[in-house]
Amino acid sequence: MSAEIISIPRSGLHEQVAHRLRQMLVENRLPPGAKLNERELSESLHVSRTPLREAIKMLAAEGLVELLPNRGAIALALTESDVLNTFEVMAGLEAQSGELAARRITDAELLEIKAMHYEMLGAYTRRDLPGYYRLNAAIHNAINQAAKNPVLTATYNQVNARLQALRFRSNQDGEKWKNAVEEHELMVAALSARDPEAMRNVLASHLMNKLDVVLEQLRACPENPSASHSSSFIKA
Amino acid sequence: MSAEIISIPRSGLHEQVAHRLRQMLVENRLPPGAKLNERELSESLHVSRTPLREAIKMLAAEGLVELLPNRGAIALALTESDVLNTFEVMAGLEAQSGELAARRITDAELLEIKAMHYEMLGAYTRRDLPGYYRLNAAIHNAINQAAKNPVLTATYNQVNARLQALRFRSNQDGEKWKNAVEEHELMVAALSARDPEAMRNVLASHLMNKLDVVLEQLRACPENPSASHSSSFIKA
DNA sequence: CCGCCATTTTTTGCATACAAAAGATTTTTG
DNA sequence: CAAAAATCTTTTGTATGCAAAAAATGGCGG
Repeated sequence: MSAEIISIPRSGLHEQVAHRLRQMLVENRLPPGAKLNERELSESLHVSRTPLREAIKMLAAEGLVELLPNRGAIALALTESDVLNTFEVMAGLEAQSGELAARRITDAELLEIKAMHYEMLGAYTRRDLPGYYRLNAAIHNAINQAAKNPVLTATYNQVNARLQALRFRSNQDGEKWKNAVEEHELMVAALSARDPEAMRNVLASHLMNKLDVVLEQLRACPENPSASHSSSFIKA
Repeated sequence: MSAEIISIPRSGLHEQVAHRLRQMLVENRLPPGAKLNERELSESLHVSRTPLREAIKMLAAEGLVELLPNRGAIALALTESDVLNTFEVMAGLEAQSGELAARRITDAELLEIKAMHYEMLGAYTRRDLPGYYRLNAAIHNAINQAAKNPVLTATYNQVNARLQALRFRSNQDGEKWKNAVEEHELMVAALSARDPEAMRNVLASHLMNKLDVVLEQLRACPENPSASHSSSFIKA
């Protein structure tokens, strides 16, 4: 038989569109603050406006776009304080994820994480940034899986999605990178020891260091004149 | 000037519809597992199917309804394990919220919370359940506000919304209720002392006790034959 | 009498059409 | 010439219509 050329005949058209829009947001093809023109998008994606609008509404509920009344939607533009608050929440979610993982991880899961950890060390040694990021994400995903709480995983992913556009091109400098790798060492140690408190602390500080890196980059290249819309991006 | 009679001429029609659907879900007018018939709903809400469908897509992204391909949407039906996982996440979010509130609360905010706390004690003494719940929710909201993190608040609210349908008629028995009130005393004390660690612990255990109450009720009246769709309700 | 298959009916999904609002452009006026 | 007003254009919001898929109904055979 022929290989599955077309990924998965995804159920709803609106879901496919939402997926492609998320990709465009992550890859900065829809840069922060950009207007989502319905006619343009529906033409470029070859769908009518109806499923496109449904997809946009989903992204709005996910916090990836902002809905302006009678003015359509714009791509999420995080202010510095938004980034700070989001990282704070991410730190809490990762900390809980790590704590639960330390309690619930199986030996098999732990071995797999160790394997990926060593692979990641290899990528680091080669300064293979894409490979490093891929493995890094895989490890964090595995920790989430080990926590055995799908609701936590989903919440984590949803909040994390808002930051993806930022981290996309966050090539850290040597010092911070080294630091991150060392924190990963601590993570594996805490997991092996099944020490929930240690995992919580490691992951929380790990996230806060990532915040440092991102904030530095944000300030370095202020491509994001985000002062546009003042307060927070979500209806609290 | 006249009082604002009509709340807010809410921008989009889809938002109004989403709001009304959320209400119907919380009040169990759309019981768990119920099918959301588009024609029926659009007639009863006096809107066309287009904004209704957009609203449904938003609720799906919020995790309040499940979208079945080519079969429309059904109201969220939490399995017991879903409830457990959701409460675990809520506990983490409340704990973080409390910890941050203990660090950041102002004297004015603290006073207001104390005032509401005493009002709540009054409602408890009268066994005024509706009043108690109203004040309870107001206090938890105030703690969230004191944490000064709108992203955390929004995340909290979104996850909490999934549990609202359950707690709607959760009149606890005397013992558990007394316990909850005592925990609230501890909360106020921890807040007054600006003790983040104490707040974290109090709120985490407070949530877990709530879980107990809800699980008891779930098992008592298994109106929810939720074995319908097996696994978790959200795409992890 | 029960189960299975064909047909009808209903319902969802998508596209198009129309109305209203926002934005751009031109015209008018001080 | 500049500012404001009016018109035109573009874009969003909503309703309707049509096609495909699922559910319901009815008929047939075991």
